[in-house]
Order: sequence, then C-alpha cells, then structure tokens
Amino acid sequence: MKRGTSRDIRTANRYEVLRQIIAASPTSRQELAAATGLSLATVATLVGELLDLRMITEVGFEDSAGGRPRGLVAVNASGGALIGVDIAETYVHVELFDLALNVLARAEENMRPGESRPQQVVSHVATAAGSVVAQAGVEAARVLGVGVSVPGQVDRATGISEYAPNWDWHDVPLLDLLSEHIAYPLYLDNPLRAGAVAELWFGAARGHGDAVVVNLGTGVGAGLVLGGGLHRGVSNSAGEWGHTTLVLDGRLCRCGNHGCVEAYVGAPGIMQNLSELFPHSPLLHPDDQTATIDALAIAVAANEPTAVQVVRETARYLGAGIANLINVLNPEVVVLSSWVAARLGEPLLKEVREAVARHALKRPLAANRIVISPIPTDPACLGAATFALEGALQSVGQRNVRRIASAGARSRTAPSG
Amino acid sequence: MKRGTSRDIRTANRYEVLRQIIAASPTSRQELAAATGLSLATVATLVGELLDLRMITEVGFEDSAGGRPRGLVAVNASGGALIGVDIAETYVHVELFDLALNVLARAEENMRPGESRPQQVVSHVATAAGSVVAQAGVEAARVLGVGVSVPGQVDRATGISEYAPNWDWHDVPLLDLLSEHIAYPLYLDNPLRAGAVAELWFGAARGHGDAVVVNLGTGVGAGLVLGGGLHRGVSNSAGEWGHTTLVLDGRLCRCGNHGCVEAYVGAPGIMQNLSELFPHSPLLHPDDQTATIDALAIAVAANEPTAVQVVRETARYLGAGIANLINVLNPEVVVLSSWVAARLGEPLLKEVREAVARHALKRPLAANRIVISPIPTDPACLGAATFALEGALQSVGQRNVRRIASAGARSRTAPSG
DNA sequence: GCGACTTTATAAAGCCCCTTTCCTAATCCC
DNA sequence: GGGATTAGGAAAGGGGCTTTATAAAGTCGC
Repeated sequence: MKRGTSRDIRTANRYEVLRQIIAASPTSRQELAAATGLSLATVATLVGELLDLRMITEVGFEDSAGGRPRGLVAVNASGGALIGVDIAETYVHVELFDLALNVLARAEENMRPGESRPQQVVSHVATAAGSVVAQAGVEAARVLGVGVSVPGQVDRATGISEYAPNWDWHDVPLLDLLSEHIAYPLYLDNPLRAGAVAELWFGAARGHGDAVVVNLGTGVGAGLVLGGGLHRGVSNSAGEWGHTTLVLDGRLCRCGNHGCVEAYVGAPGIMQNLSELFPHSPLLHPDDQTATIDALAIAVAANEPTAVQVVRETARYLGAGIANLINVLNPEVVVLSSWVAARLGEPLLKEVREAVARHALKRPLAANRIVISPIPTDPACLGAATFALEGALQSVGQRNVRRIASAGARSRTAPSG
Repeated sequence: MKRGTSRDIRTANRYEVLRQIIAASPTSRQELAAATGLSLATVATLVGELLDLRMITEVGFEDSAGGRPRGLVAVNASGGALIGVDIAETYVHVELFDLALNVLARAEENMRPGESRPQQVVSHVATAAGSVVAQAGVEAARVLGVGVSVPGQVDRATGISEYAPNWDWHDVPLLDLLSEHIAYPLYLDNPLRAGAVAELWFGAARGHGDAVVVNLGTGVGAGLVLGGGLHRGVSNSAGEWGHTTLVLDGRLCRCGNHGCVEAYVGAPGIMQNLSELFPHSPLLHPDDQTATIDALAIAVAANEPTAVQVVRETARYLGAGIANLINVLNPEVVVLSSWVAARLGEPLLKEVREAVARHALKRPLAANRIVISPIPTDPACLGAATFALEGALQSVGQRNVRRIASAGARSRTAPSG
C-alpha cells in the first residue's frame, strides 16, 4: 500500500491547473481559482511555475469590473512538443502535438500480418516518430517526451510489455528497445489507460471523480477513472472488461473463453452479429472489419432496417455490459470511445442508452450519463502524449524550482549565472 | 471532484497506526513504524494522540537487543465502546464492542414479515441498543458511537435511506428517526460497505490497496476497496455486483432483470440450483433458506455427491462472476464473506477457485488470492462499529489537540483551567 | 483632475504535514 | 562503573495550502 505525501497534492493541483488552462485558454488566475477550488495564492504560484517552464505565457489583460485588469494566461503552444504513439495490431499511428494538444503532424505505418517481432514494431515506431518531428519542423530539444500505447498487459515502471495477445509477446523489454532508437523521454502504457487519461484531461471525463471509458475497437476494454485518478489495479491490468462473461457458455471469444463481452461488441463480434442475423447482407465484408463497420454505419445513419437491427442487437449486449459497470462502479459518466463507437455514433448511443436502462439499477443509472467521446483524433495517441505531458510536469516537483524574483526560467540551476 | 488536503494524510496515518495496534496488540513504536512505513517521529506523535484520547495505553516494556527497552502500547479495550447495528430483512443484530473490537454484548430482535415501517425498525434498534449497553454495563458516556448498516442505497452524509428494496422504503430519514431514540453519535451506511471496512480493518483485506469483499447472503453484492480506501461511487451505490448480468436472458432475479449473479449464487439462487438438479433432495427445505444452506453445508462437508454437485454448479456461476471482478478491477484479494460463504466454507472455496481460473485472464488471476473471510462474527455489525470508530478518530483532527507537555487529555479546551 | 473605491496580484505569516538529525534516557556487557 | 547500543523525544527543515496584508492598476465621482 503506497502512502500519499503532500507532494502528491501539489502534483495533482498542477495537473488540474494545466488541464483547466488547456481547456479554457486564455484564462485568468481568478477563473482558475474558482474552477479548481484552490486559493488565489496557490494558483498564482502554480501559474508561476508553469510560466517558468514556458508551458504557458501571459497573453494580455481582461477588464475587471472596475479594478485592476485580470492578467490572462494561455498555453504556450509552441513551448514544446509531445509525441503520442498508438501501436495496434495492424498499424502504428504516431502523432506530434503542441502543448495545446493540437496535432501538428501525423504518420502511419502499416504492419503486414507476419510482422510481429518486437524489433520490427520498434523500427516502425522509430521511423514514424522521426517522420513527424521532421514534418512539423520542431527542434529535437523541444520534444518533451514520447508516450507509447501498446496493447495488452504492460508494466509501465519497467517498460516491459508483459503480454501482448496479438503477437504472443511475453515480457518484451519494449522501452529498452525503443530507447535505442528514440532519445526523448519515453512513457509506456496500454490503450485502455491511454484512452482514459485522454478523456480525463481533454474529453468527457473532465472534472469527474468516477468515470469509465469504454473502448470499442477490434478489442474491447474499459479505462477506469476512480477517485479522480486512473485505476490501474495491483498488477496494472485493470479494465479488462472485454473479457468479462456476459453470456455464460455463450459465443467463443478469441481469449479462449465463452460469452465474453468482446465476442459480441468488438468489431469482429459485431460482424458476427450481422452475419448471424443476415448471412447474405451486402453490408458484410468478410475479412475486413473496417469496411463492414463503415458500411454498417452508413446504412444505420440512413435508417436501413437490417442495419438498425444489427445495431440494436449489438446494443443489447453492449448495454447489458455497460449496465454491469454502472452497477458495480457507480460512475458519473460512461464514455464510448475508439473507432467503432466513433463510426456508429448516435444511433448506437441511442440503442445503448435504452438497453442500459433495462439492466441498470435505478439509482446508479440516474446518477450516470452515457456519451460518445468528444475527442476527434485517435484517443490512444492523445492519451499516450498525455502520459508524456504528465511526465514532463512530474519532473518539476523533483528539485526546488523556486521562483527567484526575475531570475526567469533558468532558476533551475544555481543562481550564479 | 474533491480535493485532498494534508489533513487527509494525517487521518489515513492515524487509521493505519490504530489498525496496526489493534491487530498486533501489544506492540512497540518501532514495530509500528516498520509496519506502516512511517518515520519513528510520526509514529510517536500519532501514538501520543491516541494515548491522549485514552484509546490505547502503555502496558510495559519489552527487552531490546542490549539497549533501552521498547515501550509497549496496547488498545485500551475499556477506554470506550462501539455499537454496531446490522439491520436485515428479518432481524436486527446489535453488538457492543470494546475498543479492541471484541464483542461485549449482543442483542437480536426478530422482525415479523409485516413489520416494515421505519418506526417499527427504529424501535427494534433502540431496544436492542439499550439492551447491549445495559448488558455490558458500560457507562453511556463511554459509548463513542453507533454504526448502522441498512440494506439498499444510503446517503451517509444526510443519513437518508434512499431506497431499501425489502421494505420499499424511499428516502426515509433514518438517521433523524434513530437520533430521537439514541443519543450517541450515529453513522449510517449499507452492509456491503460495512463488510468491506470490516475486512479492511480487521480481516483479509488488511494492508491491501485493492480488494473486493464479496457478500454472499440472501442478497449478493461486493464491497470495493480501491486505492487503499472504500470506493463508494458517485451516488454511494457502488458494489451492486449481485445485479450484474452473468447469463443474458437467464434466470429471473428479484430485481426484475434476468440472469443476475444474485439469482444464481444468493441463498435463494442456490436453493434453486439445488431444486433444479435434484427436485426431491432431502436437503431442500422449501421456504427456509437457512435450513437448506445448513443442510447443504453439512452434506458437502461429508462429501455427499449431490451436495458436491450443487456446490460445483453454484461455483460455476460464482466463479464466473468473481472472474469478472478480477478482470475489471485487478484486485489483490477477493474475500468471500457473509453467512452463506461462512457455512459452505472450504468446499465452496475450492470449487470457486477452479471456476475462477477457467474464466479470469492469466495476469490478473496470478496477482489475486481468493479467501474466506476470517471474521468470526457478523461482518456488518463489525463494519458498522468500525464506521463509528472512524468517526471517533476523525473528530481528532478537527481542533488542534496539541500535546502540551503534561497537559494530559484535557488540552482540547483552553489552557486556562 | 484628483482622490476614493475596487479589483488583481504578490508577499508574508501561519498552520499542517512528514522526515531527518541531534540529544537524552535506559539497559546490557565487559 | 564505563562504553556500546537501542529507544524516545525535541528541534529543525522542507513541502503544501490558506489567510492576511500590501502593492499595483483601473474606474468612478465630485
């Protein structure tokens, strides 16, 4: 059991203030204090720290109601860059963000089915990372860090990919391999947690103490935000909701079990729902999940009856599974994220809400909202980049970066210079 | 989103130290520091506070390896009393504990099926509470508080029973009603959370950051310990695992849904498992859950084949349900608690472990242990009393109870005396 | 146009934590 | 009886956050 120290409070407050600034840039210290519940003085020192780090800048003044004008601060977008890497079964996405978390450059590497050796994956990542830095034309020194999201079970402390189901990796020292090609600080975790952190900082989970980010892609899982922070579990593998049993002795799942949620609501599961209901449907593109989901999305948006039925059938399972999460965890918000959720969008959401209402208990249901993720880009990339941002902020607390009057940003070193 | 303050750290440390003292009484400051990871100085001040509160006492010395002997402290059992109340569908249990959480007195009131009005329940509680105080012969002033566990959804802040399924209560101001009869400080919550707190302080969850306390009684639920503390959820109704779907479109549950965990592994569910497998079994006592479970427990202990089969069938459902919790939450330990678990004991545990192993993912499974609760008495009473204990400790931090040299315990008031 | 009132921002002081360090107390061993 | 050793307490130090005081920068009114 880890013990909390007063520094953790500072770190949490620093996160909170920066989050708020990114969300509502430009903003004043007053507004920040009101939004965070901190005192003006604390906000002022935190803002001072962030100014020293050149993560934010003063951008002018705002009239007050008959007094000294409020100084405004905003994210210093060009003050640094963050790289987010989303390693998936068939591709590697890399995005380079500025500090406002806008995408400045993007690169994608496709992996052929045979390519499963760690070295191959690492080299794709290195290539793409090099590419985005070059595209955006940022100096290497400005890159604050690289976050990497890799599927499966990850030990973020040691940087080891303990188990990656797609490629049958076991205890691959991924961070070490990556660090041979990439000189920036590296942060490793998995897509569930990346998605959760992305929603926590920039998405629908902002300001909520308890939230669940449901990831609907090829694989299925849930990122858990509990008590205002990410819940990792004792071996950093919490959130494997995709492999919880929903239909005992039900459909075979790729994990080897029967009746898992993923077997019904992951992209392959949805394809199976479709093919069981309408084996000859023109929507069905065997061997192409993306095409099938796309076709389904277009058809359901056009209110095509068979598509509606498939979405409804999917929502029947998904709703029951989400109701399980609501009953157990009692979260304030459930966010549907990842590409399947993004494409099926509102029609899916509507059916899911109805299905959840049939299964969840009244009180937890009443306290909960279900939404589609408002994040437009790849949430795993954004979340991975956010890990890098958190890492950059973390290091502030290490040494005493005290503001010495007008010493500016170099106060980190001895005040001799 | 609530914000943490440095006082919370102090409170958590105070809990931790007292927990440790209760668990390993008598003990030395050295041992406490080692066990809690706190510095000797901090332990010394916390021990000082607890001594001032008369919750612990100095009980002698212990030889050290050739130096000054270690001072020993132990719980001052007679320094106060705590009352735990477990309100259930058919009875009210009240136990009076000393500060070492030994039961000093016990009272039980049975409620007839028709008795469901809040006033009736309250009067049973008041009677029983009066009885235990009289039995134990403790002075009223020594009673530090009364914890009350009531089924259903509870708002512990306002003391309102928002919803109690058995009696169809809606928003009953239970705490107000109780306070008309009971003068001690009152603390209200539900049995799931009471059970979890009991395990966290005195049972199998001690020292674990993430644990799940599975409650197997007539009703079924889970108390969640996450990040070292109780997880309540946004509307204080987390843990309703009994009403998560395990068999979509399965057996009808009393909540109105189909295929809930509770419908298979609660006492009535187990009876149904039995009657479906062996409709004419002599183990079956229709209309008497307790007798049936007792008979089943005796038979399975004697290795009676039909009983074994019923337990195995039950464990098939229970194991899948627990595996769901393990996959989602990745806890260090799962504790099986409440009377059904206590009676079926080891045979159930063995079958459950096998069933869980079939469903849970390798990594979270490997990090997890499943045990039967080591708490011998009614865990809801103990947990409720623990809420009262926490309440008594909480109030320490309110005013500055500074130790002024030899001012003793009265330093709470102005030092004029 | 200048003083008074407002509002914002920073500095200082105070309080709450925990830890480290130093010193005293109490034994054991030689 | 004098070290060596271990325990316990007091003081100092380093973080944090908040409240209070002060300086800075406008607006408003006479």
